Amino acid sequence: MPTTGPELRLTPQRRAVLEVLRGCTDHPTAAEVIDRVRHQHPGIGAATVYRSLGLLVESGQALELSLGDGASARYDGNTTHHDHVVCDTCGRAVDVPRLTASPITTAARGIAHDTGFDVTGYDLRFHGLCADCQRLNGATAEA
Amino acid sequence: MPTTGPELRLTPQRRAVLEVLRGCTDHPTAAEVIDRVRHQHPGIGAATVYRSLGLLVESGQALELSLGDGASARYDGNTTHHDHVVCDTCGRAVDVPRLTASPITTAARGIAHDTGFDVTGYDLRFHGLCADCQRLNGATAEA
DNA sequence: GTAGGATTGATAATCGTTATCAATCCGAGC
DNA sequence: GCTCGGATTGATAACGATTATCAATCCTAC
Repeated sequence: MPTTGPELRLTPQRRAVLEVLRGCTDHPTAAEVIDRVRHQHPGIGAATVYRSLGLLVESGQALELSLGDGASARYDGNTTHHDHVVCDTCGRAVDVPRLTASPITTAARGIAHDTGFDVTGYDLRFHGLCADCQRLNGATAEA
Repeated sequence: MPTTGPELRLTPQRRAVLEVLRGCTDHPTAAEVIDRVRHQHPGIGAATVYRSLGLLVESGQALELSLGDGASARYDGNTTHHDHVVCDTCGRAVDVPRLTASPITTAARGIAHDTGFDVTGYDLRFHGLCADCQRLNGATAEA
């Protein structure tokens, strides 16, 4: 049962990618990760970063977020359970602590029963406008 | 304040797309919508379907779902508030009725306070394995 | 030290989606 | 009914993100 982790060899490139994810509190896209990794590791190829991100996600050391902007995936080095608020306008995501889960886990049991799914978790994504975009939006609306 | 709806002209093509969405309970990708629309409307161009989907979403007559598979967007003609269970393996999504929202809306207020976001809503996405993939998975695991 | 598999980086290929553009449609006004 | 003008269509090209390919290089085990 090799589900736990296929013994990921931590090469310098992979370590660099992991350190970028660990060392930031925002949720960079793959392109942003590539930029940042190249500060420490100039020659690294884009394919290597994509591969490393995939491996880190697969081995549970990072999360891949699909934040609903139709655009690119974002990555999160914070693997503790938490949710996000996402800005509808600029796509910025901020971590929020996970709810006291009881009402949702209760719902999950009901859903499992109704749908036949083996429900293993959930993602809760709040959305709205971040403080910056509220300001910009207000300015635009006045024009 | 034209937020409500920019008076969408309901051309035959757009009507056909809308009818496909209304007439199915799954959550087709754009490619699947194109296939289905062509049954009723053989000559329709892919660009037109993409445009129509965008307009329907914009005018509130359909929802665009980002279901976390890194892949393509899915569309939902059911615009009443509801959430989804998504299969981690095959990407299939099933509607689930919206939770009695109180604990979550309470959380939303706290989040708004903490992050400065104007929180306008949330998406709750359960995930796990659908009944079919549980079967397949069991079979594979035995091999 | 060597063989062999894993990893890398460059590049091409793929996929979903959006932009472009000429042709056509449709409604308002005559 | 006819004409004008903007909206819409469909084909195609363009685009951005991601993945596949492949030769060169690196480690590890022997």
